[in-house]
Amino acid sequence: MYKENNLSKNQQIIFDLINKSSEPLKAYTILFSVQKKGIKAPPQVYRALDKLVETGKIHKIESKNAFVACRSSNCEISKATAFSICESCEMVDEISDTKLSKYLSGFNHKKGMKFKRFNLEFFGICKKCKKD
Amino acid sequence: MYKENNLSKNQQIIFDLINKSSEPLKAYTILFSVQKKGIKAPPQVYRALDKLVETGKIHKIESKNAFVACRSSNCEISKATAFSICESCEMVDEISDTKLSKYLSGFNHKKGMKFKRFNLEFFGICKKCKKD
DNA sequence: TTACATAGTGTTATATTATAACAAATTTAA
DNA sequence: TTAAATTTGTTATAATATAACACTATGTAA
Ligand SMILES: [Zn+2]
Ligand SMILES: [Zn+2]
Ligand SMILES: [Zn+2]
Ligand SMILES: [Zn+2]
Repeated sequence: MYKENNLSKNQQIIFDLINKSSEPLKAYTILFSVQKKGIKAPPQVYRALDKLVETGKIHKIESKNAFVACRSSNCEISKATAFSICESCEMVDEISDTKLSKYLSGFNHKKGMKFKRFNLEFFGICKKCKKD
Repeated sequence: MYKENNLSKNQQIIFDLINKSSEPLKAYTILFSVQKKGIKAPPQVYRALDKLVETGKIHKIESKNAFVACRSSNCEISKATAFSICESCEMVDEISDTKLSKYLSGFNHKKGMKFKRFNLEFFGICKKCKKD
């Protein structure tokens, strides 16, 4: 059963929910939404989320404690993630910009630390909210 | 009393603690540390933290829910913050790199959204941890 | 097939992080 | 000196996340 798509039952349920969502979902919103499918307790949700993040199917928006499905191909297994976040409507959009991704992946710390991964969050007011 | 340095009593106590710390401090660690100074409840800590973040004296490390004092001059009032984070020892270092800061401040989203602010977190293993 | 290791599940309890709401005191500015 | 704005103190509670344990399902290899 797991072989078909390498996601377990709970992982698939939770991924589907996040993937269909147009906005970031929080863990307890997810929990509430999947209770009818038999997922009843926080650890079930957090374990699935952890795995999905680990495998790069979803990303955590750290400034919001919320999760979005990966929409990019630049961020292989979440090593190079960038998002634009509207401070008014809370919309989150994954940024797929090869130049940006390369620039940051190649960035070297003056103090010699070698980076394996980065996460970048941009904040502003989206076009839609500016009209209002 | 507030005029001298524009920090209130609680704000100053909490800023001093964070500023002296060599590692990011969490809200409840701070709360515990300042109880002898009369700060007894979470809201007192969170209010001071909010204000200090707002005025750019400290930054929140989103991936760790922890706070560090600002060590940079590139990040005026926290509009352009970047950190290097060791995944082994949890050390956090604020990155002051004018080029990086300019590059990201000038980054324009393809979808036309204008950014006011960004936060970047790099992850890796620091030099000290690599030796071990 | 059996046996083993790895990964996933269900469950209860609890830890950690953060805010709501309200009353009082302090500071600032008109 | 009065009124607004900010800060403080306090209690309670909301929201986010993990520990620990017993059990089940799956993949691998003798
Ligand atoms: Zn992605
Ligand atoms: Zn918006
Ligand atoms: Zn700074
Ligand atoms: Zn380290």
